[in-house]
Amino acid sequence: MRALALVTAMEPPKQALHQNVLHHLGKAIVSGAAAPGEVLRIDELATRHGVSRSVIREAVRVLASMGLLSTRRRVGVTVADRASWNVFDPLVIRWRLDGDGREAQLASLGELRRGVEPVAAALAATRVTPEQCGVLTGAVMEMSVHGRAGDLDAFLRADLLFHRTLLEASGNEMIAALTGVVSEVLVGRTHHGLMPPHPNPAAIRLHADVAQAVQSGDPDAAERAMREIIAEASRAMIDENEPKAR
Amino acid sequence: MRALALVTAMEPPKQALHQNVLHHLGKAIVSGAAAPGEVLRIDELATRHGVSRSVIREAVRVLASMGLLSTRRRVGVTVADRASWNVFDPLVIRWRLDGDGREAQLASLGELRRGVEPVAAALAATRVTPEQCGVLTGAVMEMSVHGRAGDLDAFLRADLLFHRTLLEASGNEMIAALTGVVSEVLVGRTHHGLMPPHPNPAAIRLHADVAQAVQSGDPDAAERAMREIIAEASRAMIDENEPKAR
DNA sequence: TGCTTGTAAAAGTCTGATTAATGAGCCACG
DNA sequence: CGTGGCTCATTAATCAGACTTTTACAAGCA
Repeated sequence: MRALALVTAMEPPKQALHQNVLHHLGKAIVSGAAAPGEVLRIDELATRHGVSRSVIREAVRVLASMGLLSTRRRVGVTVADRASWNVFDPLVIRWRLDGDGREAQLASLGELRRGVEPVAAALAATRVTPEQCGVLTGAVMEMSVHGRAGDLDAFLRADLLFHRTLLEASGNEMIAALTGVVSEVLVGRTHHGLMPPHPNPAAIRLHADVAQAVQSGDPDAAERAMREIIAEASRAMIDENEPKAR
Repeated sequence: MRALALVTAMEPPKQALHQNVLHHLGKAIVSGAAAPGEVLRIDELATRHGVSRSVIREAVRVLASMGLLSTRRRVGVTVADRASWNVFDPLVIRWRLDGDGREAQLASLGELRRGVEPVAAALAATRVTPEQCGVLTGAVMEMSVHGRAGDLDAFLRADLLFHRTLLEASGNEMIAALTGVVSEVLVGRTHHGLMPPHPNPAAIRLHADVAQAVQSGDPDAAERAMREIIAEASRAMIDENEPKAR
């Protein structure tokens, strides 16, 4: 019995029956497999997933709080349409990054980042701690070293550290909460081969400029340099897509 | 009986026993009344709130998905610390705006807005629909009329419409999802007496500039003008706080 | 001291019963 | 023919209690 369990239970429901249902339903809705307006019944879901109503109800409650669906007596649970989704919910973002919506989601995140990071840089210039300054300059050095060596993985790690630290240094929790979002964009860019084999030295210099401006408490310069970073990045991506058009 | 019900039932728990518990716990955590690290037990909460465990469990699950608390077997539910909160969750935002955190929350939102709205303006310049253009220019006219007349309420309504439309016109759902956030900032500013009795005509002209730039498809100009709007607003608030210092 | 084992506490899950809201159909009345 | 109200069936919401599973903690053992 025990031995059998060990054999069969490759990936047993260790502690999360609830999670399975949640992710299953969440992905189904976000991917569009469950069309907006479609109605489901709790009991039906329970039998379909082979779990009790409690589990379904809890998952449904969570999804409802994310705006993915709504429940009404005598009707059932109704899949909500995109307009009411909490598109900032980490789970929703993850589900979208998983499925077909990946490209669209990364585009949204990128545009958002373009607005947030310059402000983060400006705020950081007035609120950064000495420790964070150290991390920032250290990250820039790492970027420089690994960029020259063409070690894109290590470069990415340093890049992530730089941006995460900067967002945290902004002293604004909402901006800091976008760390995961920005990371996704940076990771996605590298893993999609949208980076040149050797990062643009100018880009690294711009990171150094940001660190410098932040350290010397110059919000305007920090904001400007950060805007340059993002402009350069999008330019690099375009060049990558259209190698030498025109 | 029916008459009695009509008398006593001013605002009875119409459909939301769950909501009561959710809001109660949510506010308690967000306000700090329940300190991070504090552990509660489901059964205890059930008796304390006079509801069944199902209700508590569902509320707890939702709060856990917001990062406000976590549950562990044999331990109980633990209040999480701010770092893991989903600060973009609408409920979390609302709870913070309700309680003591109101000022801090508005400050965070304002800084975020400063980053997002210029980008929204730039994006809108390339994606706006003719209808939205009409709404934008209409809103600007309303602002002008009511601003001159000193009708701050009507002015606010037009201002809200302008910004909401612009965010939607950005064509980015994440940015559009920040409509509520931006509205809160604008409403909060007016309701806190941080507006001069007659809105600055220059501010209104800047709104017109944005609308104009968006309509003519000039992202840079739109972005610049929007940045000006926000700069002017924060300047006005400072002047308001320090009437004519120096 | 360090490892194993046992125990109990608490969340997790299941089930069945009951309550209450409400959409839809039906009927009477105009 | 339409309009308002009534009934009724359906479905979520809630409750209550039993059982299962994980795991912190401690007692016991080497």
